[in-house]
Parts: sequence; C-alpha cells; structure tokens
Amino acid sequence: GTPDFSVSVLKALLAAGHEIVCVYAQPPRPSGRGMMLRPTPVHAFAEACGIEVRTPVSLTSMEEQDRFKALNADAAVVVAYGLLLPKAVLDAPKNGCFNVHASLLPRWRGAAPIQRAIMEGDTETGVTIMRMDAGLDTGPMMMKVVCPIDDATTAASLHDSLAVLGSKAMVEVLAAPLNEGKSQSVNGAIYAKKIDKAEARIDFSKPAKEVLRHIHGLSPFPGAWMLVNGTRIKVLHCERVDETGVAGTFLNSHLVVACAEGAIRCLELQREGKGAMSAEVFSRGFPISAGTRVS
RNA sequence: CGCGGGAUGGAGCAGCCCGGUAGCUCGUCAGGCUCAUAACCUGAAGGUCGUCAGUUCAAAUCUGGCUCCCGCAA
Repeated sequence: GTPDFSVSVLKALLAAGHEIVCVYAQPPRPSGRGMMLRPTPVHAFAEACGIEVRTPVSLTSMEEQDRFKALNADAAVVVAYGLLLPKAVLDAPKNGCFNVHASLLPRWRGAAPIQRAIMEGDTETGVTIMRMDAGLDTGPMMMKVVCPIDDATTAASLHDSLAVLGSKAMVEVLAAPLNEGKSQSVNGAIYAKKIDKAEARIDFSKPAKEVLRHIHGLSPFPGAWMLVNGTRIKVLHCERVDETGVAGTFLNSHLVVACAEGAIRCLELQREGKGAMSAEVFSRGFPISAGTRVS
C-alpha cells in the first residue's frame, strides 16, 4: 500500500507476529512545497523498520512479476496501493491476495470511499476485507465491520476509525486464509469517484445538512472552502444551527452562515497561508461581521 | 530550480511600501461590579519582533543567506 491507512495495517500485521518479506509502495514523487522528492508514508515507515521496500512504477512487466513471485509469499495484503495488480501477481502468493477497503462493499468501490460515504449522507459505513480478483474492488468478501457516521464525523476521524477496524479485521482474516469468502451482490454496487478539486467549493444554496456533509466529507483534505472578502477560507469542521437567512450570508459575528434550509456554524477553519484554528481564535485575527456575504 | 503567503508577549493579528517611543482583539494575574454570560469596569505582569550577516547615526521596518510553517499546483 501507500498512504497512512496502509501504515496502520502494516503495524497491526507486525504486532500480530507476521513476517513481512517485502513492502510495495508507490515510488517517491515530487510533491509538496518545492516539488521535493518525498517517500510515501508506508515507504518511510517500512524502511524505518528495516523491511525491504520496492517501488516499481508498474507491475505489468515480466521482470517485476518474476521478482514478486521470487518472494515466495504465503499471502499478500493490499491496502490502497494505487496500482492495478495483474493476474500473474494475484496468483503468486500461496493463499492469495487480500485487500482492505474502507466501505461496506459493494457500495463505494474505488478511490474515495470514505469521503463519498460522508458526502452522500450515509448513516453508516465500514471496512470490508476481500479476496482480490481481477476487477476493481469486486472480489469475494471475507469480513465486514460496520462503523456509524453522525453529524460530527469528518473524513479524518472516519479514516482513523476505519484504519483501526480494518487493521484488526485483516489480522483476523489472515488467521484463516483458506476461507473462500462470499461473493458480492450485483445490487447496490456504486463507485466512489475521485474527489475533484472543483467540488471543494462550498455551495450555500444547498440545505444546511448537505453543506455540513460536504464540509466534513472533505475535511481536512482537500478542504471545503469559501471566499470571504477576497480571502480563501477552508472550513474543516462545523455544526448545524437553527437559524435562517439569505443563503451565503453571515448571520452574526460568530461565523454562522445561512444555507438554503437552516444554517451552519463554522467551528474550525483555516485561512490561506495559515494553520487550522478554532472559530474563536480565528475570529480574533479575522473578524467577520454580520451581513457579510460569501462570494 | 513550479507559483505564492507567513514567522511580532501565552493565542490570533496590525505595524513594514515611506527606517526614529511595541499597537490591537483575547488570554493570564490583582481588584471592582453583578445589567446584557462568547458579560462589564479598573489596574498589572509578560516581547533578544524566527535566525545569521549587511546597509545606517538609528532596523520589526531596507538588502542577502538559513531554518520552520502554510495556500496553490501536481
């Protein structure tokens, strides 16, 4: 795997006493400020643990596939790797390849299951461990764990919860790796599209409950934002309040913004070029008076 | 060398263009008040203005290097 979620699973596997022969991750790419080459989270963690790390650009070449087979692994665990695995790779480990996916499959297959579940107003989601097949998140399911979503759930908090649940579940599944699993139903299969930057702007002409989901689903990355007095402001956390007014207008000096139905109060926000801060602290340095409009 | 913003008492900011007394909103502490509780009044403590060098009679302010933080873009 590649991101933080994968690190959590890797830690759990180590703690459970599994021998990790090798870790595959996305190659370091120029990223962040200054376009510096940075290793991915799993890469960095695995290296620190003294585990061999491989970062092939693709697994489609025969050489890479032979190198993988040569590991002679009992099982492969794939967590948010970001590369499609060719059949030859899937078939290489004795007991197969297992994947943790952050949704209750077949709902939210694909790239952004955590964000989409919140943004669409699901009241629960979870993690699914499946045996991998050639499709995208279509393999037979070994285990599912449910996790509730409420008005305070953000992508960040849900990510952390699911990482814990997913890690435990994966360890459990690996204890009985010969289980075939249960095939996914065709009904209810939907895909979680990647988050597009253009989606991040807050649309206050929507009902408050939808605005809240939008904000929490994108928190903290990429961050839902609005433009106030020419300054771009990300809203990372908010709550619904029972007030009404012209959509997109600040109703008072306490960061309450009217939506189509109801209003939301911003609780944690981040101004461009600044760090994230609580509403109270934010207001001290960037007061917004009642009647101000979001542009 | 992808573009850009920033570092100022404990927190958030202004001051910088146009060098010359350290300012604002809070917090803290002491006292007052009790009407309005994201209360009010009075007083106090607390800052080598990120760091190193340069220019200057004089640098938070101008110039260059460095460290750290953040927004965009990928």
